[in-house]
Amino acid sequence: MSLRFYDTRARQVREFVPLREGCVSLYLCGATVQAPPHIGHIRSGVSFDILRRWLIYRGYRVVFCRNVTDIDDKILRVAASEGVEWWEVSERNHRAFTWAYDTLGCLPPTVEPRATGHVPEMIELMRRLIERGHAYAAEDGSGDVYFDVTSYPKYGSLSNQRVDEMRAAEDGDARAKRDPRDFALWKGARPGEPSWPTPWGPGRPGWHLECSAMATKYLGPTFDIHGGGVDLVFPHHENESAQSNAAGDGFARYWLHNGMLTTGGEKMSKSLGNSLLIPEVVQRVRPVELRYYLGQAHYRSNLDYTEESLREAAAAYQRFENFLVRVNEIAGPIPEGVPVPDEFAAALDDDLGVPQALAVAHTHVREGNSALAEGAKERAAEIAGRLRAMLAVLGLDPLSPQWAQSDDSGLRDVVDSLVSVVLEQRQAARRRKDYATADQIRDQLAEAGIAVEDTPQGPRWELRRD
RNA sequence: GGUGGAGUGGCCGAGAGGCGAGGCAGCGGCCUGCAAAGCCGUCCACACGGGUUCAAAUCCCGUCUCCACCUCCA
Repeated sequence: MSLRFYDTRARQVREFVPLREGCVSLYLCGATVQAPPHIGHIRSGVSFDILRRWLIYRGYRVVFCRNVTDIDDKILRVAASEGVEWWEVSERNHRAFTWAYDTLGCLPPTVEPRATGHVPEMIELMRRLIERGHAYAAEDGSGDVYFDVTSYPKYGSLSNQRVDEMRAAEDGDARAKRDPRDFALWKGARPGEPSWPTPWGPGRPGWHLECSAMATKYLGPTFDIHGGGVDLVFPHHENESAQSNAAGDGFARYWLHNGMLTTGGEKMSKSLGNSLLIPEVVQRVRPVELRYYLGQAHYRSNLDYTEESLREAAAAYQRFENFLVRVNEIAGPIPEGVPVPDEFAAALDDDLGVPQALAVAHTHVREGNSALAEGAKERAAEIAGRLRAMLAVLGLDPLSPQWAQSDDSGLRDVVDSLVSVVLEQRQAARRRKDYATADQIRDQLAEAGIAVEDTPQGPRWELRRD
């Protein structure tokens, strides 16, 4: 079966056929860097990272463009309240986002353009829109440039809204709009605000224009997939689509939107004060476990955060990890690069069915553990190889360099030889059935943070995590 | 008011006319000196009321509840 995705515009699952054979162009609305990311932002990053990895696995060259909105009202407000430059705020938060994406194992984008670096492209797009009668410069001399919603009959087609049925905008900032639903392509500078020169006066980018300008610049006038959170469907993506199509560009061919991360049933957002920041959460579970948590539900579902469900996700991930680490110890290196099982592939082909794909992976764990219990090393290694391939597609391979436990260079070896000495004494105690001593040794190691397990292959240890 | 989505077992979370997804927790057993890990079994759910059908969690009608968006949002 072919690849299929749920396309927001079509409101149904559509077969995916890229514009150019063998190549997929993917644009993701990234961050407005007004504050550090919470786990909802990164859920979007993880969802589309899985999409990207799956496309790569399927043999496509993926050009992945994820933008950074480095100027907007809130950034200016934060800068003013802190008494620093706007670019100081956006730089700082941009770094926080990059750190979070990296920490959660998201592949870096092919290109990560910033709004303020693409003013000439935006001017060009505005010029085309004005020429075609879809945009106008405000007549009040403010320097604003607006998109004329009434000039474009298809306005509302992405989000399935009829313009006349929408609630009237309570936009106190309407200034010189001809129609209250017109949206700003460009915001004329007010005193003290940063600005860039344009034929219509100095100002700064409106939120929507940058994405059209940058997507087109890096991916072409028509490209394959545009992604983002469902909360962006209207107005942001509607406006992007309107302005690009009205300017004559084909723009995105498929629109994919991820569901919201909620807490107590409500969307996580800064304004509600229910945000969980990444540094906070990765103290409770490891980053890879957080990634598992964020990625485990279908990308279009809402995912309700609780401490409990985060812990459960960590436990589920550890099942994979325990199995692979054990096979690695018993049967040696596990092959990489083997194909994933058909059932797993079929699940991901069908609108990125990660939950079903994970079920396939978990079935492999059970079979692999059984093989290990029977001493069937080769079979266990073979199963483990397939499991690694599956987990790699999800960015969750516990043995990958990103997530492997045993780094810290030589330190682990040092600890290993120390622990081995102690464990040998414990084995001696066990042999003479002096279990009190044996258990005491185990307890002492546990106190030092080392968990000991007795296995048919002898005792093994690992650093306890929690 | 408009648009889109959701309600599934103790919990998380898939599925979408017949064939118990998976995980976590619990319980029973096996293994183990004990523990941990693991394995086997168990736990037969689909908001409510009607209807269609040989068969409905799934389709139809109605009702209730919740969420998102309607110009700040991932």
